[in-house]
Amino acid sequence: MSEITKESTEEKSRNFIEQIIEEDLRTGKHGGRVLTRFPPEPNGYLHIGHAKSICLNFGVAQRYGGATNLRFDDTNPVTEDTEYVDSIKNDVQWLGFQWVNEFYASDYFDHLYEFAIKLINKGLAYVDESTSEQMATMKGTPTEPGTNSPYRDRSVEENLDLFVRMKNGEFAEGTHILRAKIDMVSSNMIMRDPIIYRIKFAHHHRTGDKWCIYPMYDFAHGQSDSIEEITHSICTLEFIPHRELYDWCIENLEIFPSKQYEFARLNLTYTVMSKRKLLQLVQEGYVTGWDDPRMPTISGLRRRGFTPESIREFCDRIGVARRDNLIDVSLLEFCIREHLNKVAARRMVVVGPLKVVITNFPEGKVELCHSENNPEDPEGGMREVPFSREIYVEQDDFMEVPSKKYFRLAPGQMVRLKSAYIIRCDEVVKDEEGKVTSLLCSYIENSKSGNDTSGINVKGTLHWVSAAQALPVEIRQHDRLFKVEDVAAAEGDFKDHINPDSLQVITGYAEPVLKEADVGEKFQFMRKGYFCLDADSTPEKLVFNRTVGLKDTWGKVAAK
RNA sequence: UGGCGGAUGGUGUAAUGGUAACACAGAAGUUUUUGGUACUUUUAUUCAGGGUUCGAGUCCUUGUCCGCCAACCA
Repeated sequence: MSEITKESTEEKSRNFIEQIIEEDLRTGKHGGRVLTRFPPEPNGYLHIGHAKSICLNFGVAQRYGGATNLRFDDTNPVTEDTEYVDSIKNDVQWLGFQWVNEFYASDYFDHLYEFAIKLINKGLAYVDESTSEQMATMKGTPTEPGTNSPYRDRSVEENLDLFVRMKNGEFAEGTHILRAKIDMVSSNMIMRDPIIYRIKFAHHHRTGDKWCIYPMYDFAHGQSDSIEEITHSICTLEFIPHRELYDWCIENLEIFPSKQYEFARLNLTYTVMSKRKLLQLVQEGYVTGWDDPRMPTISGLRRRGFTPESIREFCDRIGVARRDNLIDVSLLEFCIREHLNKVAARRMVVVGPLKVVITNFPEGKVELCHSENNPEDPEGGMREVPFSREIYVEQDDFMEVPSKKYFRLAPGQMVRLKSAYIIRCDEVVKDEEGKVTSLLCSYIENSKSGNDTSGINVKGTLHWVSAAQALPVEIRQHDRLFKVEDVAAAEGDFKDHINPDSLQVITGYAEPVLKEADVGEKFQFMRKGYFCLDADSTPEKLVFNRTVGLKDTWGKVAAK
């Protein structure tokens, strides 16, 4: 019985791509086949915007019993490199997706060359010897029509001869170009005799020096889709004007009719998403690399402590539509907190230490307390935490003159030490300058966590670490990279808006079990946030990245 | 002064001519050995004008605003 109810209550509305696919399935358009592709250019690292595309392309294929190709759009040898190919493959798999085929546009260079010959033979392409300046002039503007090139009416034979000689390396870069012969007065600028092949004496990361002519995006993408018999070629909105050319090529080449569909790319508050800008941040040293935890790259998010599950959930929640958007980064933060709350082990780490001496606790005695690893996970188990006469608590957890509703330590005030005893602050120790250096407290003997017979009720519970066993750790707290919400729309250069305080490095004290943490392992430092162990860690000094803080309602109350 | 997309709370996304909903963010509260979590409550929405219709966020029309397009980039 529950089967039907469950199905109908959990039914989610479909995005417009899914609606198109369902319609195609209903009409039997491709015999029920769904094949998508994820087509990055290997010239940079993947970012969260690509994650949206990956989740969409792989997601719809999975949902409708189809498959997805990974295809590297490597038609421009000067910007591309195998370093990027490797990182892209790694990131897609890390996100949890597996492609059926790994292809490269460069796999099709022979094929694409034949397509060009075919177009020439049909009188639909010609070799132009104009300079780029001349071509720009003849192109016209959005409001003025273009004019035909003087080379436009060459014979098929002459074009064939010239194109073969281009391929054979007889001409210098920039002297000859192959253009499609379409319409110089089209209202769509893309259709004004677009360049489809250019000369580049460049070493290609896969084809080496075999070619000195390379197809343009518009002459490679649709044809690659067609060769692979992609049924739904999903790309971002800025390619809308290219669709007319995409269809023109397929029609005139008389090849498999793949169709292009466009959705709005992801924009996130307080960051940038363009590869050009991200590259600048890396090259000019604003961040430490593509995997800097402040970067919106997949590798950066991974190092920061994000999980694939949280990123997939995020992509699911933001939806897919055709209007420009700027997603609030707090949604991403919500997704990672939601996941980590369920899976991250709790640990106690004091970030801004204040020494507390428990005056009635015997010197030299170490008592083991037991604390649950994760209250959200009944099978998470317990760990031992040493308690002794000298401990550290957070500086923020003491106020000499407490404000109302402050439930932490203050002269005469009592708090619970998490998983240990209730203590009372008896005396404040200060240096000559009046700065608080330590607290003298007493503990309530029969208040131990688990067997508290004291009958005392306290409102505050603090995390703490035993001074003698504490591990010094480095904590890297990352904040938003930019100071403004909408970086792309902000006045001036985007770098003017960089947040100078986006990284704060602090030394803290951790409870001893953290010595066994693995690189990448995620924890909740109680009352502080979620953290993961960074690869920069050494046995002498553990380094943790703060993924995201805990939701802090006290901070808001205190600020009032 | 061209063409093409688009416009629903603060931010996103639904509603496919028939009660404008869901999530995040915000506010208030309950529980709590994390001022976390969970739970409850709550604030706030159809760009504007005209038209079609019993009925319009949805269709038509006019306007406004936003985005994209003039790389030998993708």
